[in-house]
Amino acid sequence: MYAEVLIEYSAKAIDKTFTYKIPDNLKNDIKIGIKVLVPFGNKIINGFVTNIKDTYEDTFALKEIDSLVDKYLVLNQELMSLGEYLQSKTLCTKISAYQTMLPSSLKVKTQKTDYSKYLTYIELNQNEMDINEYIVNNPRRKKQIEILNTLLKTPKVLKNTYDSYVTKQLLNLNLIKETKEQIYRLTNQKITDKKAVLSPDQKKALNSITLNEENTYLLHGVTGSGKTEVYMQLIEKVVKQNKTAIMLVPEISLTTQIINNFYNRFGSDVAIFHSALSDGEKYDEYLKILRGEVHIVIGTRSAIFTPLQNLGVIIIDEEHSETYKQDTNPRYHALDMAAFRSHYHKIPLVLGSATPSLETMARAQKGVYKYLSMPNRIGSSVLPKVEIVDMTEEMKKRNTILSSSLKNKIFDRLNKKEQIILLLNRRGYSTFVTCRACGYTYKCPHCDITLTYHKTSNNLRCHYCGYTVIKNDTCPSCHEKSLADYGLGTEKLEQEINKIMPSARVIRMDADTTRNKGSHEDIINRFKKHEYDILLGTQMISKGLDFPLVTLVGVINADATLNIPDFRSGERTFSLLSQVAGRAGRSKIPGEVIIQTMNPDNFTLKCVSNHDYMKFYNYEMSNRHKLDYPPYYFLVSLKIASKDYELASKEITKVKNYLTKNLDSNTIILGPTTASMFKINNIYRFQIIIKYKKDSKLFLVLKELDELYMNNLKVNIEIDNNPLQV
DNA sequence: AGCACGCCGACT
DNA sequence: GTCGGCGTGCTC
Repeated sequence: MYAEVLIEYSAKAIDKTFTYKIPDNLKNDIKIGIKVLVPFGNKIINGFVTNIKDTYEDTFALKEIDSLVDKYLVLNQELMSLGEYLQSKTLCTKISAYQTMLPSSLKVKTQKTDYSKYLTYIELNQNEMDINEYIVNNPRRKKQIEILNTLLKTPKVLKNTYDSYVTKQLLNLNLIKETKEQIYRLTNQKITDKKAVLSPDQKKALNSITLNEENTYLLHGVTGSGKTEVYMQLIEKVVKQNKTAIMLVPEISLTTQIINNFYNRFGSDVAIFHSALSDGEKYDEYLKILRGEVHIVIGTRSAIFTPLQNLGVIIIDEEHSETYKQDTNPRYHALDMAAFRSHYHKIPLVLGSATPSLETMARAQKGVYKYLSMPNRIGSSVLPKVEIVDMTEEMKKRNTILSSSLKNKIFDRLNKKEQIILLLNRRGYSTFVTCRACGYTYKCPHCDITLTYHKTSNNLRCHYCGYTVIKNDTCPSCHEKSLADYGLGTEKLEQEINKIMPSARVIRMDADTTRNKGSHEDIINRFKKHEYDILLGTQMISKGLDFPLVTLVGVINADATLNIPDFRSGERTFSLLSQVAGRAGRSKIPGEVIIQTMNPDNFTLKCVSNHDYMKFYNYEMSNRHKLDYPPYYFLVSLKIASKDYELASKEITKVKNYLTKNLDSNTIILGPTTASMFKINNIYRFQIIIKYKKDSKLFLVLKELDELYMNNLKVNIEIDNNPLQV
């Protein structure tokens, strides 16, 4: 028996199978899809079995497989083919595709480890008569007798209940023996069977989803429309058929409320799976799933690879979330993987969102996905009133951070003992230049994205197409000398609030204050208990939180996201602001939202203020159509990276020529330009963007290019299919 | 990825 | 004469 093995070095030069002999003692355990240890060169390395065969033709002197890493870690047939699909989609190495699919804690360890956790029990090792005789003969060994008497009554007791010195003596005398039982690190209990009564919208959505049929549904429900309850009842139906369910959520730490709801309803039938679990927890949860002990898996992106058998439904909550795309290699999108599994099992895939991605909505509009809508909040709560404040006017009144309107409303809520959320969005790595007088921002005439300011050369550049203008002293629109790059941090905002309203209790949530494990939840819990009046933070405060006392949400600087040089910045802004606006007025008291901006006429912001997704969608779609962006075109980003500037620049030109020669004439090739993060760690990166509708040659050509640079140590090629940022 | 082998420059 | 630079090629 022979096994074809991939070696766990993720290098393209070595991404092929090596054949090993299977030793007799492993014959029964070695399966396709299992992790093994093999001698490779002069080392023992982790490997992965992709095929098993009876004969081997070549005369090559084969080595033997050393051992198994873990006999439970096996990818089944479905997941093996999913791995192939993953590889073909992302052009990653074969081994990294399979590595991605198995729990990461078990990667590249050279010694075998048992990840299981055990409880140790003691039980009697001799018959009752002998034990009693021992007790009678040794009346002074009080501690020993106590244990033995207990064990005469109950068959086994936890070993660590007693002094280890005493148990050791008993063990040495062979009077008792140890037994081990595996336990899981995470457990949870069912609390209630009670289902919420569904609203007519919810009922209609739930009943529209057909089980045991391959379909993709878009569940478009406004914030507070009760999507979670629909998910739960859908999963309940699936579980009743004895089938299983995967539900993906964007980030576990931001979704503790959802998880708890599921725990309460389904108890130990739920496993959770995400990167914040410890290695041991992850192993346990994986084992529960593999052994078929749970029907429901809730997790982040990587949970789409969990080995649930007999899948009945896949749900992707907040489907627009960018966390579903992995931003390191392999750059896969969980939605693609979910589509594969839904097709494999012929089951529904449900995508839920208040602000669906344009790609998803476009498919729903075309009828590729089935469209389900929940346009109303449940119960008596209504969507908050949104007001846009023109900061160019406020600047004249020297209100640079907080507008008078927002200030007044904050004071008002503080008096009423209600709570406030302030969003300061500082995401974005590039500096953009904006006019403090009129709000003008430099944009590329060809790509409609914000130009990036390069201080050294004092010019503004488009990193899609390379368009460049010199930065003037005066604003090209209003001719005032008020051009400035915008910048304000959470700390500064906190200081400002402390100055203006010293009695307000403010808690800040950003990358700095949530660095420690659990601090995120801690902040949320303390705010929820009303230990604080104002929660101030970056976009991490926008998701899935339910604070009944919050009646005011302020967006300090809507322009920050709006001006990130990316064609999706409008979509991101709409989604983020709609989400954060959705935090206001979730109970009986209606909520209010203030959006501060230098561009009060911005169409996206207007759509946010009217809660009008469809208007935004249509507007943004026409933009995308005009400029050949997704969903009208697919994108591929191709980067060449090298420490040698000249070499990188030369190679990217070669790549461009190669693409022009070999791709379909309808395919658009943009660039080369410098990549948005041009120089990192002294590595220079150039970029080409490919826009295509249908190009049967594209992936072959990309694969050829990839292989061309396979053994090149000086130049690296990075290919990102459907990049989120370009 | 890691390591050996191999072919040319400055030194105990 | 040797030590070591990193280019090339191989690993079942």
